[in-house]
Formats: sequence, structure tokens, C-alpha cells
Amino acid sequence: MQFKVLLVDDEQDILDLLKYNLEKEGFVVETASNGRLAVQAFESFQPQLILMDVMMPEMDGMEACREIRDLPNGSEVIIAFLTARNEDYSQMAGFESGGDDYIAKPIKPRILVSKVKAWLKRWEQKVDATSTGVGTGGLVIDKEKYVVTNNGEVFHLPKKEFELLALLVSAPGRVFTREYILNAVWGNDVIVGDRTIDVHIRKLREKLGEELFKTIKGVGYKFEP
Amino acid sequence: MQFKVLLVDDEQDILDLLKYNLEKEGFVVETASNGRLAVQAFESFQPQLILMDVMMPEMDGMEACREIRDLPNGSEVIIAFLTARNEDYSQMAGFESGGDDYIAKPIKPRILVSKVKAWLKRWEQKVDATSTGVGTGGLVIDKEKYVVTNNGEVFHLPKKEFELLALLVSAPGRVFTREYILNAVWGNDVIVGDRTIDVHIRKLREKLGEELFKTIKGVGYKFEP
DNA sequence: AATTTCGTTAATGTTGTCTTAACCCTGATT
DNA sequence: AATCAGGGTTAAGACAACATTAACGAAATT
Repeated sequence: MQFKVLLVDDEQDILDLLKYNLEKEGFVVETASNGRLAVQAFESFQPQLILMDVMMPEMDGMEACREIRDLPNGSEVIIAFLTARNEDYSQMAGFESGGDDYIAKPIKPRILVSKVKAWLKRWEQKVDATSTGVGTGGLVIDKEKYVVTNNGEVFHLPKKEFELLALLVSAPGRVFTREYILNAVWGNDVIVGDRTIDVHIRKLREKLGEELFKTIKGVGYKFEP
Repeated sequence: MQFKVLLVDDEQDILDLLKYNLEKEGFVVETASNGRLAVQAFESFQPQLILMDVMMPEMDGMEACREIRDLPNGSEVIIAFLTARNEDYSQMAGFESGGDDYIAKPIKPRILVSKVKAWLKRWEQKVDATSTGVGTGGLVIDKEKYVVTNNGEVFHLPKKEFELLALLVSAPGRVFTREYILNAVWGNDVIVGDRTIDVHIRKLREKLGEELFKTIKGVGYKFEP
């Protein structure tokens, strides 16, 4: 598979450097020099990964990020920010606006390439996670947006319910013991009563369907489409 | 058997603390300070269990997890993540990348040790589950899904029946004495009447086939395809 | 500050699972 | 043939495990 990377920066030098290194590794690369152009390029080029500077004229990286997220396929693409070392705050803001990761300037080509590979690997996983997600009986879990879709119907589950669901769905058919669930969802330092899990299961069954969550007495629970 | 544990974290303090506690319990421990070194250490050290921080320099835990899963024996090893509580979303992502479990920071040594023991127990199970599961005459026992398949027909056995079956099938042809069965399935501190075993055998015969379970008078029972 | 939403627990109801008890077989031993 | 040991069978009750509901306080929202 050919991976497409979109580079966005206002300095032509950096664009050239990164483009050269990524193309050497076999990636298909396009560039844009500001946020507005980046949004356009995303629509026509449909890359899997966007590497974007935060500070840019016309439209900054964070704003561009938000706009792209709202476009078709915009939630699939991985967006990583390039940040100058000492403007750390932008890292935080970058995440808020929907960025997946960041890489600090000055950029060492070798590190960049290995990071890009890691991101694209993640993208592959993400895609077949969602495609198998469809196979799990029309139930799709979007961990980014914190939203669950069941046969087209959209649910906004509370945090604990969502995490419990995500856990069970992460391995359809597999039985999760109460102990395991407590550890994964609540953490091993939190002590809650036994009935707490039941109640949350109850709410999931209520919202998503009674049959989806099976009880194995004395063992635990499992999700089964 | 000597159990080998690989610890991966970028903080030397944590490595020391955990290493000390695990070695005190008789485990063989090696450490690595980032994901890349962890992958190398896995190849040479071949541990049964990897305890790994999620956030690390060089290569993060999730990425390392994915790489290890792709190596020989990489799908056998149990990988557990150390996560700071409140970065919950990373829990989810950890599962995606193939992690088996979590332990939340701050880590209490006593809890860690008991968890490690549980994980290694599970590892033993996993290994003999995959080796005995097949080749027993169309009968497959899936401990993970808690489900039994007999010639394509799927059964949901209650806990005790399931465990009894799993025991007998673990060594087809071998005779298990009543005493041994009581010990293995009920535990040595529980006292139940003699007829209890018979009744469970009855139910297994009813559900899976009369001929599969042979009685050896005065000795015990055995499973034979 | 008022209101809504979450997470948890307590109280009570429900159900499947386990065990037992009572009785029935079978084949070996006297 | 009578006895006996070892197990087989069945159904009913006890019990543990889970389900359900409501209600309360803590967070988050408004």
C-alpha cells in the first residue's frame, strides 16, 4: 500500500528537507505552506498522515486541524504537529484541537522517519479496527470522539459505561472476570462494591440491547454480537 | 519452573523498586529503559511476562507491544501496561495494540507481586490450552470464551462442569481419581459428598455424549474421544 | 446557586448452579 | 441367592451469584 503524507509548514527549507527524507523511504508526499491550503490539499490528496507546523500565517495549525476533523474522512487521518521546543503549551492546545501527536523541532530526519512509520502502522490498525468493528453486529466505538454507534443510532455514554463497553468489545466473545474488569476500568487501587459492575452492565444492556452482553455466572461477562 | 519477567520503564527508581520486589519472590528479572531496548531484550531474554510503561522516550509502550507481537513467540508472552491513572484513554489504546492487562500507578509492590503471580498462572493455562485444545476428537475447550464446541455444536457449561471437563480433557485417556478431581476442581479445603462428582459427570455425558466419559470402578474417571 | 448527570451503594427480587438425599443398578464375592 | 461395594439417576432444596430498582452524594453544567 502507498502511504500518503501531507507536510504543512511556512518555511520552504523545512518542507524540502522533510519531503526529501520521506520520499526516500517510499512515501508519497505533498506540501502546503499554510493552514488554508492544507485544508484544500487534504480534500484533494486524502493523505493518511498530516505533519503540520503549529505557527503559520493565514490559518494556524490548530485551526486547520479542527477544520479537517470536520471534513469527510477527517477523523480517520492522523494529524501530528511540529512544535518548537520551548512553546510547550502549544502541545497541549494541539491535543485539544484534535491532534494525535507532536514532534519537537529541530527535527532529526531519522527520528522523523521512524515516527512516521509508527504513525502509519497505527493508522492501519485503526482502519482494520473500525472495519472489524462493523463486523461486531453494527456496533462501532469511536474512542476519539467518545461516541458509540449502534446500527446508525448514536449514543453518548458516560465515561465508566463507555470504558466498560470498550473493554468488552475489544475482544468479542472473550469472558472478562469481575476482577479483570475492575482492574481495567476502575484501577487496582479503587475499591467498589460488587454490584457496581452489574449496574453498569444493566445500563449498557438497556441502551444497546439485552442480548449483547452475556453473563457467565461465577466467571464474568462477555460481549457477543 | 523459572519465570522470567521483563520490566520496561524510563524511570530507574521504578525499575529498581519493582525488580527488587519481584526477585524477592523468586522471579528472574531483566529491565529495559525504552521501547526499542525492550524489543531487543525480549528477543534475547524470552520472558513469559512483560511489564511495560506506556509513556517512554524512543519508542512508546504501545508501539513496542505491536512490534513484539510480530516477533517469534511474541503472541505467547503476556504484556501488561503500567498506566498513570487518569490517562484512561491510553488504556483503550493499549488493548488495541495487543496488551493483555493493566496495572495503575501508583504501584503497590504487594499488589504487583500478586498480580504477577496471577498473570504467570494464566500464561501456563494459555500454553497448555493451545496444546491440548485441538486433536481431542472434535471437542474444543475455549477457556478464554468459556465455551465448549463439540462437532460444531456450541455449549455453555456451568462453571463446575466446565472445570471438570477441562480437567479430564487436559489428558485424554488418563484416569483421574476422585480424590484428585476433588482437589483440582473443588479445592482441598472444600468437603462435598461422593455423589457430587457423579452428578456432574452425568450432566457432561448428557450434554456431550455418553461414551466420552468412562468410569473405572474403584479408581476414577477418564475422558476418551 | 440551581439543576442535571454520574457513579455508587443498599435493599430486595430473581435465577441458575450446586449439592444432597433417597433410591436404583450392576457385577463381584460369599 | 443373598450380600455388598461402587457407582448411577433423579429431583428437590439451599445457596451463591447476579438483576433490578431506587435513592443519595459528588461532579459537572447551566
